Amino acid sequence: MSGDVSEEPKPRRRQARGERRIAQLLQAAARVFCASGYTATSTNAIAREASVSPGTLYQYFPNKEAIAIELGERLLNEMREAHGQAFTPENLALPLPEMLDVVVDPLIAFNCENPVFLALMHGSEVPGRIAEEHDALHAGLLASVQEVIGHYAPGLSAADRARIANMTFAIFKGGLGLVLAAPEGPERDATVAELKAVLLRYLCPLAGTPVTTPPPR
Amino acid sequence: MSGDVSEEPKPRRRQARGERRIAQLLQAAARVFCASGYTATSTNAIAREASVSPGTLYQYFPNKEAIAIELGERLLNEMREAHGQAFTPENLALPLPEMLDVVVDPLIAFNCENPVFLALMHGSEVPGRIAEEHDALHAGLLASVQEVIGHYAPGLSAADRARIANMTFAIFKGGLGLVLAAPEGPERDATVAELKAVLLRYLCPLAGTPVTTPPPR
DNA sequence: GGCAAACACGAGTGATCACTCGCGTTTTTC
DNA sequence: GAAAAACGCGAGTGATCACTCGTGTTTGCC
Repeated sequence: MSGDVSEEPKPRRRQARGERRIAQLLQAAARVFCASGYTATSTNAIAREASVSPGTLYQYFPNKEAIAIELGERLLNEMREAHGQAFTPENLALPLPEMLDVVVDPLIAFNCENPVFLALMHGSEVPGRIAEEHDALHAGLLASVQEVIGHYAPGLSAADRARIANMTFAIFKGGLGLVLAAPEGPERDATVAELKAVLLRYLCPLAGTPVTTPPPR
Repeated sequence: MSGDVSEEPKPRRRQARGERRIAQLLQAAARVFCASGYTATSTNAIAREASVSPGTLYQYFPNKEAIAIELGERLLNEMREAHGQAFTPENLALPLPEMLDVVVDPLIAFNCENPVFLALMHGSEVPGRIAEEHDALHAGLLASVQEVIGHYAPGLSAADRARIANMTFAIFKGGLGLVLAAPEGPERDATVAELKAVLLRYLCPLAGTPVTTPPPR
């Protein structure tokens, strides 16, 4: 009612120590979420993983959901920052194989370094707020993919373009799981290459280009 | 110790009513697992969905895990029965597009009719026993896919064949999610067709056949 | 140095969940 | 038709979990 405290109910001043604790707690939460999933993870387990008391955890987060939300938001920002430049106009003009490299590689790298991301964004067990964020991200990426597809195949109907973009994204998600499951090293690299081959062969006909890739290996 | 009760600790005689209750409980469990996931589903919620008291539920299942296991086992049997004939030698000799129809369609149909299957087999939240079953199923399907691939491209190394089979399966799983998300009807059919197109274009080069499919639509 | 605010703790609290128990009802068996 | 066995119930029980609170410690500021 009084116009002063408009929308900061918590004008809490954080000390450097507090910021460190938050980062430490989020790291611990990432590990535990990753290992057990959101629902099966207890807040006490997160606190224990962070070598901190439950009370300390609740000094920085109002509830369990808020931990996942903050973690998700930070990952989302990090991802947008690291990957935002992939869908630039100049990259959009690249020939298909190179464009695949430019778009796929950073996405793969991000998910390899942050396996929590998939765990949080994937399960139907996550609270509503995270699901919303995920939907927004998904819609954004899908729009980008549609734009690219529209650039390579201008004659497509909107429905066809949407379906192809969805399928492209689904293939990527499926392949991403495989890549993460593969042991780091040459095997993972080969899996990534295979995934790109799939996408290339699927999308090549759109551009009217015949498939010129030889059988793998 | 006494040699008589060798390995039936429960020589329980079931009446017809009991069998009906079990089926009813499993159906209810399927709906609730599907909606909320395994961990977030309470046994009381299953009983309520089945219009039955919690005590009645525990007359037929020793614990929550057993419900998921029984459900998973029944689905697995149903699936093997309905789909076991897909990988027959005569189907294996079919040209690629027809063989894709024969293998993909029943798998899609099964998952459309039993969406719980994916929900149970997918989450890392499920208890160990289901995960084992899933691994076994996965390994079996993968072996079948490898066999098919070996038939189409005999010259491949074992590692390459394994990688391609894995990728094929991953593509299918990703596409399956899309298909289930699409509203039943022409849109779903189009998505299925698109998924087959992906697989066809990916696997065609293995057979040395050039891709002859025109751009979709 | 002294005061206030932020930080840290961990036993405690209420809610929820998986699961049990005692008792009443229906079905099978002889 | 009566004993036995299977079925059905729902309040109750112990464990676990998300979250709190009272108290003590550290940090920033004058």
